[in-house]
Amino acid sequence: MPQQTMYEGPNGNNDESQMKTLSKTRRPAPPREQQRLDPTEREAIIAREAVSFFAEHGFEGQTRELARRLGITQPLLYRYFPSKEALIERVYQEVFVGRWNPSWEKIITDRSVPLKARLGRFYREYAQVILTYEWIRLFMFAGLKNLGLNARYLKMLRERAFEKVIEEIRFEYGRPSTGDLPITVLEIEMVWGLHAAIFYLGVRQFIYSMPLETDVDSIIDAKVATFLGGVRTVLPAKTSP
Amino acid sequence: MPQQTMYEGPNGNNDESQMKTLSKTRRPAPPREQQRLDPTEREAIIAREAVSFFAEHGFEGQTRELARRLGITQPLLYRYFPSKEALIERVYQEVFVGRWNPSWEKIITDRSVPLKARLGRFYREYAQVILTYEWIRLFMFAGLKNLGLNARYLKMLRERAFEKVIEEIRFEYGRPSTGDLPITVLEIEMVWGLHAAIFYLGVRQFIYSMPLETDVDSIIDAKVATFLGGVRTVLPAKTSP
DNA sequence: CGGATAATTGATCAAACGATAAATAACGCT
DNA sequence: AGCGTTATTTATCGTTTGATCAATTATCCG
Repeated sequence: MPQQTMYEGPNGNNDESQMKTLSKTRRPAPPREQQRLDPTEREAIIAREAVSFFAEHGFEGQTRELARRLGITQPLLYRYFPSKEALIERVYQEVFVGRWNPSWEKIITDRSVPLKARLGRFYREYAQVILTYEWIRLFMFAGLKNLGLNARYLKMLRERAFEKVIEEIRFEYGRPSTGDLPITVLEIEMVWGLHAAIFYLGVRQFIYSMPLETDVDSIIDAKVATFLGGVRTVLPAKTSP
Repeated sequence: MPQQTMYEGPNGNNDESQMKTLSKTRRPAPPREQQRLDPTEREAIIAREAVSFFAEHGFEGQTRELARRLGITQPLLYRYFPSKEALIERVYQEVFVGRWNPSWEKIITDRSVPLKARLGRFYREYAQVILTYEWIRLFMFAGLKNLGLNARYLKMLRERAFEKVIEEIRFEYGRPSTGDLPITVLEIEMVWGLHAAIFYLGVRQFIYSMPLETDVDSIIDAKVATFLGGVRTVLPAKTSP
């Protein structure tokens, strides 16, 4: 006797008219989804869907609706994550830690490439990661909830990227290293300004739902150029004659 | 037979052992707050506190806690607002409509004042309004919830401020009016960039909880100067010889 | 095939939450 | 002082929501 469920799955899989091709043909990639999954795979699927789900509904989104989207029952979530909060923590890891690319730091400091090209490439690649529906909204939800997450992330961003950018600009213009002359408030504020411009593109798209009229890369190139020009004019005077 | 309730009141008032000192001493000017208020006054108090409350907790904040902060009971809220959603709507009005200053439009277009001074003054005053805990967070909460509110507000901002700014810049540099030559994507994008820089100051403070190291006005002045310089270099060429 | 393991489900709990209705009491008016 | 109006409270309803536990069944292994 078939089980009765109240809802129609997203693919209408309850329909039994489709052929049963479950017959353990040891195919390497069966296109039909299994009913029982390997725990590590199930966990990954839940985590991936949770990213999408919480990005859409915020962290107040209900576990039952997440389960429905996954095609599983709600208690199953608690087999893989001890609490909703633990699942959210996993989402943070997935997005804010997992999507950071360590090679970005090399791009910035690779002096065999002209500075403007380096910055352009870094900010374009960085923008490609954070200018997504999931990244932008989750970052904002996390900020409004306010655990230290955002400040912590931005502290890392400052150390791994912003300070390196400033060091490279100093070098390019023959100024003292940031090791000798500390980074000024003005310098870091200009980097914030560039960051703000990029980040705000994501806010407009994914939080205000206002489609952009231009492609992101050209905006970034323009901003980087303006930034380089601007930072040069306000740099503190040389200390060495 | 007395009814049994399952919970203990916040003050443990079920305990009858405390003295009854409630004996109606008719003092003329009691410093303690009134128990009954005029409906219009009560409504204003609720609305004001709701602004603060929802800015802090988001729109999922509970009506019971709001009532507790107001020193009233939760059902009383429903005497003044038919639903929680109506109360939230009132919060929108209070903040995003009520705090807009119509004279800003005059500041921008007053050609008896130098352009740079006009823009500096407008953006400083505007920043003073939106760079508050309540404004920034409510705007972000509203965006993430996404009714059309943010897009609608920004459409107004564009019409009443951004387009006027561009018109004044066109005039300053002897370019054709925006009535004759439509605003270019590049121009509006540069205004967005300035707006982003200011808005992001609020995000850093009130969403990421990162205190600013500089005063806002000096940042704004610098941004306005950079903006004016930048927009001049990228303006489309004159169409009249 | 047949039993063991464990992934998954069904049932349900307790607290939280928006909302409603009736009871209470503060204030104004005569 | 007495009375009517109504601001405010008390009690409670119906759902929702995170979480728990025992029952179920798909899958693996010999």
